[in-house]
Amino acid sequence: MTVSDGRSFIEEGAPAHDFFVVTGGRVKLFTLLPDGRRQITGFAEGGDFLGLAASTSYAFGAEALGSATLCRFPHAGMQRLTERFPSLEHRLREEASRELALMQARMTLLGRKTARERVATFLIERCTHLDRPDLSHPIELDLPMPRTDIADYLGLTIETVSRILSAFKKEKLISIRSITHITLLMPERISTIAEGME
Amino acid sequence: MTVSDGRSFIEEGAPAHDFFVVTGGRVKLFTLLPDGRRQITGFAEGGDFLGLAASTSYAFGAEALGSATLCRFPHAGMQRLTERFPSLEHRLREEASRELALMQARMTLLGRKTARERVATFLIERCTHLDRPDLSHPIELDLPMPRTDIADYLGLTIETVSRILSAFKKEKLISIRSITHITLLMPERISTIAEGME
DNA sequence: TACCAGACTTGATTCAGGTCAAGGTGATGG
DNA sequence: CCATCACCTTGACCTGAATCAAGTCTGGTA
Repeated sequence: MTVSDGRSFIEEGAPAHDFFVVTGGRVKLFTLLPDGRRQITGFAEGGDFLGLAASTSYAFGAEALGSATLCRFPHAGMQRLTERFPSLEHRLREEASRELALMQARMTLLGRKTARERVATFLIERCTHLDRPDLSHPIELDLPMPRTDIADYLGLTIETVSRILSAFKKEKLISIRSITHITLLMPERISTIAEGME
Repeated sequence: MTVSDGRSFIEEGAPAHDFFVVTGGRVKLFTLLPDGRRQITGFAEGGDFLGLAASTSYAFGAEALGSATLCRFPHAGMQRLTERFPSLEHRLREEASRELALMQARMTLLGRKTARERVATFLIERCTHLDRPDLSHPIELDLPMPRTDIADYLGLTIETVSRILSAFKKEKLISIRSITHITLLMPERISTIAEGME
């Protein structure tokens, strides 16, 4: 199943019939307030699971970032699978708990970190998605999402995200080759900022 | 296992050997930043599970609110149980996913709601813990946690929480009989505020 | 009954981040 | 090669919530 160009494929609150695995590309998950305010609750990429909740309706909307490919598993089929392979159930729980731990960190970010700390955390978080993250050397990052998405993920406005990236650049903590291509010049310094230890 | 009076029984980052079920009283879960800023990521009460993550260390600290009783299950023992009763694993996943959905809503609260909306959401959330929540009539609530905890849960300061509760009182949306005992006079109105629809 | 300590409320002031308003930039197509 | 559009950056100003600073209330104790 292929979803192109920012197309939405899960509608928040819609009856949840399926379970998804992202097989390629990236996806953003979000919730909306009635007046349009948006919180991006996570980004998912190859190998990530969506819609783990066996509940009746989706707690979030989902949309491709660029274009993405997914596998869709109807809940009913899933159930048959887990009955045949009980270890799958364990795997799913692990996945859910891993996500749970990530969310706790994100709640701390949203509830207690300053804008500077949030952006620093975001950059470091992106590093951990790389093959072998090594904070002791400069790291090249590719940010596939527009500023709007970064802002909605961090609970900030695009202006603030932009300003803070500019500030980091001025402080020689990062260099911005292009909008999507950023190099962390002092990853450890940024990591320190991210933890609120300036 | 009994934990008294605000005693801490899970240390954030400590090796995770056990899994807990709250059997009585209440418990708060939180994460800390190095400088002491605290985010309460949830409250748990009778029947709730803690430490679902089968990971190696706890992603949060936990502390009794008042005094609480818990059942402690070593991970090893749990594994033996789930092998004998595969449906338990399913139950645990469900629990984790339910929590996941709650956390998405909380992220939206922390990232995108105003202080007024947060406090309103908190009050409504407390209602849903009651036996039969019915928003069409006044509802008496007991808030067992101090203002500090409410503030750290909502990503606000105690002063702001206090001010907003006072404002709600002045607007005749609630009445405050005592610090812990609040009556929602117009629950539906408060629910509207909670959703950001003023 | 009066005292005390801890928790809460209220008020004055400050400031981080939001809002509003121009520009800038770079990819696409004519 | 230039126009266009979408996205990003920058600046000026404003405001919601934080901070700082007194009070006030409550329940426990002597």
